[in-house]
Amino acid sequence: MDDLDRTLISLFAAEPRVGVLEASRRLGVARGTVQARLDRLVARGVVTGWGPELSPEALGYPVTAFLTLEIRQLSGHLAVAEHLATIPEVLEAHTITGAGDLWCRVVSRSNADLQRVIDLVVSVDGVQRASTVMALAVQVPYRVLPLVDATADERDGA
Amino acid sequence: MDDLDRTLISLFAAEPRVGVLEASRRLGVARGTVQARLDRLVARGVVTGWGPELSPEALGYPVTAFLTLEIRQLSGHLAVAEHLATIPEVLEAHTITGAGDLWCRVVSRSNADLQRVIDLVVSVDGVQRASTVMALAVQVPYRVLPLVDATADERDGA
DNA sequence: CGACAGACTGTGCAACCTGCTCACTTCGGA
DNA sequence: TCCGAAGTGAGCAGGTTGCACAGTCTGTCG
Repeated sequence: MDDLDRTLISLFAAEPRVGVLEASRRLGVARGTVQARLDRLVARGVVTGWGPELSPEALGYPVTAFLTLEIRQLSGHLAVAEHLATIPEVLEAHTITGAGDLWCRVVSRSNADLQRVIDLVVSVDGVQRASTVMALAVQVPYRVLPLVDATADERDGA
Repeated sequence: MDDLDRTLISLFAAEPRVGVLEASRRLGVARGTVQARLDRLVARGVVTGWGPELSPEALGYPVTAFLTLEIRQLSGHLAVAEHLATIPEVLEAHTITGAGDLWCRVVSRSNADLQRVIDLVVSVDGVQRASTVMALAVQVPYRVLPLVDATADERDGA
C-alpha cells in the first residue's frame, strides 16, 4: 500500500472506465506495473470487486430504514440471519453490541410499504422486538476513498 | 427495467470484467443493444458507478461501529454533517427519525482506536451526545442485487 | 388503416487495448 | 556481494471498442 497504489485506486475511483494502458500513461509508469499492482490489490482483498453500483432509489426503493432486532435466544442469530438473507429489501445485517442483537438496513417502495418489509423481517421465530429508525436524508454518502489516503500517514502498515 | 436489463445487471455483477461484446453473446442480443441498455441504465441512475469496491478491513480498519448523535440545535445538522465529511473514518452519515438526530457508520484500526475516532466525531460544537454500537459480525453483506430481481414482480414501474 | 418514432439487428472498419512474453535494469535485504 | 522481487520498454497476435449505416419490427397516434 504505497503511494502508487493509492494514486491508482483514486484514479480508478474517479474514472473507472480508463483501461490499464491509459492508467499507466497517467501515472507515468509501465503498463505491466499497473497490471501487477492491480492484481496485488485484488489478491490482498483491498479491492473486492469492480461490479456496477446500484441505486436502490432508482430501482424504486426510495425509503431507507434501520431496524434493530432483539432475538429471543442467542442461538437464534443464525436462523434469523438466514431469514433476513432471503428478503431482498434487507440490504445488509450485522450482529451488534448493546441493547439490540441484530441491526439491519432495509429499503422499501414507500413509507406505507415499509410496514410490509418490517412484517417480513419479524415474521420469523426468534425475533422478539424490532425498533425502527428511518433515514431521512443522506448527509455523507457511503465512501471509502478517504480511508485510502488516511493510510498514507502510517509506515505502510496495511 | 425489463428482463433484459435485469439479466444484464446480474451478468455484470457476477462477472464485471466481461466486455460489451461478450455480454451480447451471452445474452443473445446485438452488441449495440447491450451498449444502449447500459447507457440508459446509467442515465436513469440505476447504475451509479463502476468503480472499484474497497474493503475497509483490508485497508487496516477492521472495526465497524454505528454512532447515533444528538445535535444541540436542529439547525446544527449542516455544520455537524460537514464536520463528519472531513473525517475519513466516517463512511456514511444520515439524518434519522427517533431519539437521535444523526446516524453514522465509522471504522477504526482497533477497539482502542475507536475511541480516537469517536473523539474526532464529537469534537465539533453541536454534538450533545453520542451513543455507540459496535458491529460484531456481518450476517448479510451489503447487496442490492436481490432488489433488482424483486422489481420483476411489478409491471415495469421503475 | 397508414405513418412514425423508438428500439433492435447485423455488418463493416479503423483505432485501440489486452494478455503474454522477453531481456534488461534497479533496489533493498540477507 | 549476491539474490530475488519489482519495474521498464518493447513486441506481437487477437480481441474489443466506438462509430456509422441500412433494414426490420413494434406499439402508438392521428
